[in-house]
Amino acid sequence: MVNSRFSVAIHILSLIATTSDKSQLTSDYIAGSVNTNPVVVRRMIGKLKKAGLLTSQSGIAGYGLVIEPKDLSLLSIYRAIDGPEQLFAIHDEPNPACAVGRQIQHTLETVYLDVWHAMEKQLQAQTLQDVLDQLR
Amino acid sequence: MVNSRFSVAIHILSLIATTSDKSQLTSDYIAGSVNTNPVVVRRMIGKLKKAGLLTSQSGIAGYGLVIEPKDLSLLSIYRAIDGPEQLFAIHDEPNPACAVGRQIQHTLETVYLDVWHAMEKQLQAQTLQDVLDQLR
DNA sequence: TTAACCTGTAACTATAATAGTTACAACAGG
DNA sequence: CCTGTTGTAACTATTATAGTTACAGGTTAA
Repeated sequence: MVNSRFSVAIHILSLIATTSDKSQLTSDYIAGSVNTNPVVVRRMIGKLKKAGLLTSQSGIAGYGLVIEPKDLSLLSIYRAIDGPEQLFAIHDEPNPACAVGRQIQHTLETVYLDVWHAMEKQLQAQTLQDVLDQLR
Repeated sequence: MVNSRFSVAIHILSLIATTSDKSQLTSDYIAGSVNTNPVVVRRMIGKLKKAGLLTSQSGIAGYGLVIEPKDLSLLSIYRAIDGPEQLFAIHDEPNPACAVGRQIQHTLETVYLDVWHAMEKQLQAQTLQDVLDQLR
């Protein structure tokens, strides 16, 4: 299976965006909504914080969004987490003595980059606010 | 890491398309170019065959393409193999007592479907022939 | 100042995906 | 019948993922 970190990140950010009583937002509470372990949540929040998407303070309950939902693209979120660094893996060390083997890696990189760009564009077009709207 | 089956499938099909002496095309030979085990190649070829992309005969060396490279989209290849069945996993059993938890799965499915469609379109636009052209 | 509660993070573990490997049945052709 | 091939099952090794335990250190209030 592919990892679910992107989904968890969006879930966490949605919770923060929609919870008015910030002191309620502990890693434990969030873990209860996501249905995972508080440490998994704190780990993810660490990445989101490092990426400048949210604020937190050691020892104090509550997280805050740095960027308004309507200005926070899903692409920004995707980039903040450790998503798979590539869409498709390329087998390594194909035979350089073979015409196909010699060129296939570079060719596939080009092909996959085009695919990634299409995906990137779609992720850029959707914001956290769009997700919040769909949650109603 | 994400799996490399798509890359291997394209490599195999490229080899078949560019090798004129079909009797040279044994799973062992192909494995030598891809740099993997012959069984991995035969397994992949089994999928491609089942999808109607190539022909083979038990006991006889040589594989043949069913569809011309210019008519074979990368999307067809992608669909033929066991790629990750989804782009992003969705964490399961989020808390139904929570407004976000209750709706997040359905919402994410919609979001991811849009992303997948963008990717699909890009894969549809490229053919095996495009790959072969880039291999020169 | 101490107790309760929180975050941040390291380290370990369990599970599952991936791909490599061995083994062998069945088929083809000289 | 012998050699070489495909097709496939079964097993193994490696790695990614995420769950878990543990604990250092910050914060607040009694």
